[in-house]
Amino acid sequence: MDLHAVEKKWQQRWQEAQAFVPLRKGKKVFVTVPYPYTSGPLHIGHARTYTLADLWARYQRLQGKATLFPMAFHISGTPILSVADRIREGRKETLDLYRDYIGIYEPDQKKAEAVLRSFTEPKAVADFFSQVIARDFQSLGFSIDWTRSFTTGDPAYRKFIAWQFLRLRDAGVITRGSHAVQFCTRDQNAVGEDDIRDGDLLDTGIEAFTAVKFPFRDGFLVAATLRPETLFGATNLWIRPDATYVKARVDGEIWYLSAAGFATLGDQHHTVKEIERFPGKKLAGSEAQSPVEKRILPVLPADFVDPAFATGVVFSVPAHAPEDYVALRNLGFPVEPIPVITVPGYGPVPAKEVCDQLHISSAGDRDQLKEATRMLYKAEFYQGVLARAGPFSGTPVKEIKGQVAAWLKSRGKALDFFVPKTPDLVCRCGARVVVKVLPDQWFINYGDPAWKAKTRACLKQMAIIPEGSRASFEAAIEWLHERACARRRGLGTALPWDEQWTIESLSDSTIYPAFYLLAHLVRDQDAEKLVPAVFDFALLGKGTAAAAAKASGLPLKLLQSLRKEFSFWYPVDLRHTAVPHLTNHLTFYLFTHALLFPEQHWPKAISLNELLVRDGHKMSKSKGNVIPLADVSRQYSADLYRLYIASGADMSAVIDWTQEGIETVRKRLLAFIELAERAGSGKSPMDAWLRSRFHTMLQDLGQDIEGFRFRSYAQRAFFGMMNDVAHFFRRGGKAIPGDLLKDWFIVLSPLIPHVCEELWERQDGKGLVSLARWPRPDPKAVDPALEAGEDLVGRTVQDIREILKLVDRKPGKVHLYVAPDWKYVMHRRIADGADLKTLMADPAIRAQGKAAAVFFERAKKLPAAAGPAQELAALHGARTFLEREFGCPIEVVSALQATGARAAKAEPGKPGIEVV
RNA sequence: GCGGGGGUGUCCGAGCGGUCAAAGGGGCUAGCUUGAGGGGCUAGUGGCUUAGUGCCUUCGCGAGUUCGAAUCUCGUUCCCCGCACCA
Repeated sequence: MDLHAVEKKWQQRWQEAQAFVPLRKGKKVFVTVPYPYTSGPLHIGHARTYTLADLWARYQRLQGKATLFPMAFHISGTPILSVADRIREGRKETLDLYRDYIGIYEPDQKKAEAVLRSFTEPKAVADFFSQVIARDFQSLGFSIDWTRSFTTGDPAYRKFIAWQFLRLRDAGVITRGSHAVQFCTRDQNAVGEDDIRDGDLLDTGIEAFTAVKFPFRDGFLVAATLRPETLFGATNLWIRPDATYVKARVDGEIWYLSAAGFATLGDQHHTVKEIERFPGKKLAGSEAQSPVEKRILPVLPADFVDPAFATGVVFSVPAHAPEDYVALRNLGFPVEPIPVITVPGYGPVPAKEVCDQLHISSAGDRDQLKEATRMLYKAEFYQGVLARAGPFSGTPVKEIKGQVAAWLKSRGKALDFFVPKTPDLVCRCGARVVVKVLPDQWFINYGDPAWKAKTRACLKQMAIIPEGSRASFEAAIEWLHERACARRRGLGTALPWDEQWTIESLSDSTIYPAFYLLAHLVRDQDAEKLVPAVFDFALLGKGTAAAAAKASGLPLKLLQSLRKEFSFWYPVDLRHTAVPHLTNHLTFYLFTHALLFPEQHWPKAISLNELLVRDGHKMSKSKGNVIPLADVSRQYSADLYRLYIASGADMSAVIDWTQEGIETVRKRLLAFIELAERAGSGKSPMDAWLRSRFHTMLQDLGQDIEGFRFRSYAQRAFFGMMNDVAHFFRRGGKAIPGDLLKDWFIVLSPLIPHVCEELWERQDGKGLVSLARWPRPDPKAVDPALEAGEDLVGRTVQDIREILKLVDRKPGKVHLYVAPDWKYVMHRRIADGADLKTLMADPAIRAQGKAAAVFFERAKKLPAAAGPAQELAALHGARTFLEREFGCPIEVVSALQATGARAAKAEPGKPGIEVV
């Protein structure tokens, strides 16, 4: 069978027949996968997700459910835009990269160059890649309904997103405020990890310090800290004597801080004006005041203060900071530590104890001091209770988190001061990256408690597969707070009430499965008519069709259809995707659904699969080990890929793509085709056995797929059944019964649909196997005794082999002794709980005397077995087979008709064996 | 640091209170197949023992719960992933 030709043939047939465009009839299943981003080609890792979803969708379809599995394309955001920018600028690495990408699909160099030139327009990039991705998906045989495709740049989609944001604002979750970001000084743009040089290796985070304003001279000495709760224990301030400090006007106040710290303030949304510069030693010896108490704090010199870090001013808490304690001691400055935290296992001045314990004598013991700080901070954080901390006294340290900072800020005594976790970051463009506080940003406030509660409720009613990921969702829901939802740059939808902002690309992709239900109907309409009233009616059922028609100018019938579509298909029954989407996209998905839709339209289930690696390594451009998706149909075959993906690893395990693995599966696939095509005719006693095996397997096979145990499904339905079929032929089976064969093809069609369609057609199956009905397990076909007999034969073969190995010679003849009836009786009664005494009441057993007592112990360990007559019959039936296997005569008798040690050893399910 | 998840035999990997010396592959070993093979088939692959058996040791490390633990609890250690304006 030519796999390529067969795959092409059936993909075309499916399309011609519109096989996967469902009708609104009967029970429905709506399954979605996040749409791909279209800045480049997809690789074989991406398709794992779509393959598993497709498998599931195909199974649902075989159950006779109206199954909708649509697909669209994501173009929002900055990457596509930057690609076009860089192509326009003629950057070599981008041109080379995209030339390669295009080359995957366009072998004609001239045409490829023309495509490349067109990429100066972002839309051309998006159009090209959405087309080729769609083609890739088709070549893998995904049962997608393509009639509903769209991109997130389509006018209708933008109307939908605008509506969504209006409703979010109505719900009161849109807020505005400032936001700290990494910022490129050249591009004047926020930059993410991807834009920063070595951003994947360095910590590109921003840390929010609390800058505390200590009244000082005519203004404030500003000290930054991560532990504002220790402020009540501050005894003095530290400055670096040899560094440069400034006096400056900041937001109308007078501040004193390091020159380096001052330089960052301008970016942090402060109005600044330098007044005077001077060396730090001019500050030493002066006095500041605690902002929370009347206490006077001397300003002292210290060389451990880094003037380039934060404000270059640190407040000193000798009772809890070993560094401060040691520095003060070394200075010989007479201050008493002021304890503010009580920690079990420590006295009043923990810092002193830790230092003594580690024998730290001078500030020179850097490592020791670090260790001491680490130990103490840990103990104080987890076990400490604030003892003397104004309104916070009595609160455990780990519970106060940002409370102290918030309290100080609200009183104007402190403010945020942002510090990059790694200093001196550089943008890919070469310019310096600074922390910038952007004012007037729009946020979605996922921190809203009522909203969180709703989202938790939404999660609670959902199935999460694997269930173990629920904890991650719960954590993500708790952790999520305000998220900036609009940017100044990028493709997408303008914020409807402030059009200079573009809605950020994860925020425009939360409830879009709903849009699949409208896309094909509104595509040809004037997008301007898609006013909010249309979506209010179609998606929320608000108002009437007539009112919406009037408000929009759209036909009444159209509005009715929209609502009908939505009502029929919503909610999403399954959203399947890869684990990395969990903490972002999927969590937003839950939040937004929980907020905008009534409970009946909340999502039903989410399933997650792990990623794919190649030969144990992540695929990446830099490693040059990426296999483009287009290679699957060219070099491997869609069904081979699907089989490998489904059977190679559990959904929640990383799957490793190896050439050897592929070859193994390829052999099995070809062997399957050969077996299935194996001509033959006639019946054999093995037919019933094979039928029984099939229906036994079938009994809970559907649950494997329902439960996303695709690996188990593939193992049983494909590999397991193949073994059975091989055994069937080995044991003298003539031909797989036709009806059984057809059922097998149906069962395997979600997994390897093309091959199954072809084989189905050759077996004169009616219509498409993809649209057939999943076979019902037939209890009448299941014959446990028959299977048990065959198991017995198998075990006996093993045992004979074992013995032959030990005796190490060619057998002249093998005798098989089936255990005497009384052993079967005892065995069964022991399984029912009978004890030896009761059993001995039976004369037939008592007659065996000691042998019965010995067997009693033994029988407890034996698995269930059929009766002696069945076992005798099974072995008799297998005689010619066994003789062929071992190349010698086999004799089967009941142990009753024999004597000797071997015959006496016979047990239920385990005949005695004598090799002569 | 915070949050989530893991450490299983030569390797990958299933198992998640008894049916576990532990599925399934890969590798390795042996036999068969011999219109050549690196292909196909069959068997073996912790130790000792044995005519198909039995025993011992083993599932990161240490302790515990239990008649019984790879599986549950606690501690410990190592590893992976996420931490936001990035799709």
